Amino acid sequence: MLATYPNSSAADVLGRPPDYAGALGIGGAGPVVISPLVRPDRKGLLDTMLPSSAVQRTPRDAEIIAQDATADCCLQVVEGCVRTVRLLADGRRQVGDFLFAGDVVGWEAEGRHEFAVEAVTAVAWRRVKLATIESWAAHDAAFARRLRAYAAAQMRQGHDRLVVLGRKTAIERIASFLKDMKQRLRAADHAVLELPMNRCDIADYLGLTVETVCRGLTELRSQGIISVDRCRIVIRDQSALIAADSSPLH
Amino acid sequence: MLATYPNSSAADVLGRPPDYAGALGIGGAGPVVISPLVRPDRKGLLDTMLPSSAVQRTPRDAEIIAQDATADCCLQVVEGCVRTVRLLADGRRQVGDFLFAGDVVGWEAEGRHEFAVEAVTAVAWRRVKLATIESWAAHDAAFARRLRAYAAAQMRQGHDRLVVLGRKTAIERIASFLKDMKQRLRAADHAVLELPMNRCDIADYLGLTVETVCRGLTELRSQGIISVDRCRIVIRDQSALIAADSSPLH
DNA sequence: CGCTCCATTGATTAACTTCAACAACAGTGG
DNA sequence: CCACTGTTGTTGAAGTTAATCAATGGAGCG
Repeated sequence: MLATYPNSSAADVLGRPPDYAGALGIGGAGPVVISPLVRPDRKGLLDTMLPSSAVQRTPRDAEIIAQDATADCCLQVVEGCVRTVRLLADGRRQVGDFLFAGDVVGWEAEGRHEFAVEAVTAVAWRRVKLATIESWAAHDAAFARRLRAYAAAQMRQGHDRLVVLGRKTAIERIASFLKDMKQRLRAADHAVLELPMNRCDIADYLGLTVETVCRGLTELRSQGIISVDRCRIVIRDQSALIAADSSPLH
Repeated sequence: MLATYPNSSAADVLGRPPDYAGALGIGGAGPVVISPLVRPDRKGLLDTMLPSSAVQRTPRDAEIIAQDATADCCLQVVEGCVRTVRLLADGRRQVGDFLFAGDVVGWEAEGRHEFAVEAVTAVAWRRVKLATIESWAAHDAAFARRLRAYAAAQMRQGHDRLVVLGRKTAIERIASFLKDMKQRLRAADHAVLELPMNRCDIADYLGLTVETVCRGLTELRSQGIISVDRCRIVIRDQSALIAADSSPLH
């Protein structure tokens, strides 16, 4: 499989030039599988403000917004994956969310960004002033409506996370994570996940330790539910994965 | 202290008639301290739609919105305290949030309410159609702006919860809860909390068991940080409580 | 008064973390 | 090209936290 996008929605919506993948060093030469880091539910939130800011690039693991930085702007991910991170005084770390192309991060801040924003992969992004968002929302009813829908979707996702962190076991958290990432990475067709984040990020996202994440993946593998090869996860039994997630009463 | 409101903002903003406390059975005769269940940051969100729906009353512990109910409307709390609850198939329970007078709950739903809404105390509330909110937001820019601000505040609070559930110890969760409740119940002056919810609700809110919540409260009491008498918590050492919460790096 | 529900405490168990070691892999420089 | 090195992922053993199981006491209520 070549380094192309399974579908062109992100590029179309964002007006992204076709050479971005190469420019980011994500693609490169040779037959490399590229993760389709696109959120279908969130694409195009900021289409209308596209001309207002230039795309910037940040290498892997670099900080884009510092924790507790003054919040006068937020950012939209154009390509790649970012994480939001809060660090406690004693070094404990919580990953708030992983965000992909099309996602907007930090727009809900007031005063300060309570979470840092860091690049998981090499990332292309554009800066958006909070005042600009407010202004657009005030003058463009359609944009305001999309922003509301986006906020509501993020809140629903946050509520799901509360259940995962508050009440699920390690295995269930990991199964839940894989299920969610499968959806967010649009791996519906082949069920092969190229996870952009490492075990440490996953652990801090799920409120676990690296070791527990490893053991959980091993357990799921030994049950024949997934295959694991570093960042490449193959979901071999989707229904068993869903069962392992222990979903809410329906 | 008589059964009066420490300040009149809720009644003023919501246009609530003066006899509500009595009608709800919350006040009653005698020198009872009434918890001022008002969120200063959230009051008045739905002022403008006040005339559109009548206030309804629900007794303690009754369900107002069922889990997975079709989401055509949400509700605003007029008086009392409600909780959002998600039940897993095996009986595990997660309390999403506690909401007080002025708060709007369920507006972020799409399709179905993924959390049930239940009365913690006797509650007065009014039903609001989601379509009405959308319509108001579309036609009233000021309301839309308040709704955005409200959503952003809820999201920030949700992010804080992620850290609490993902990375904090039992004691820290409990200290964090008390600190938060002190703020939300407006107990700043006397530092006496009349918690409307029982230990089970607190446990399911914090991702702990009832026993662990009890032991945590006992521990904080034995350190002289609080006094505990059933639902009445007195914060004796605010700074020690904050220290026990282990706040983020600043 | 007796009942139920809730809060609390004690004893034991289970789950996850911590500590430790090692293997696999990527990057670097000779 | 290959040795060297640092990082990341994985596994094992021991330790800790919180859950589970169990029992008691007290408040509220019919």
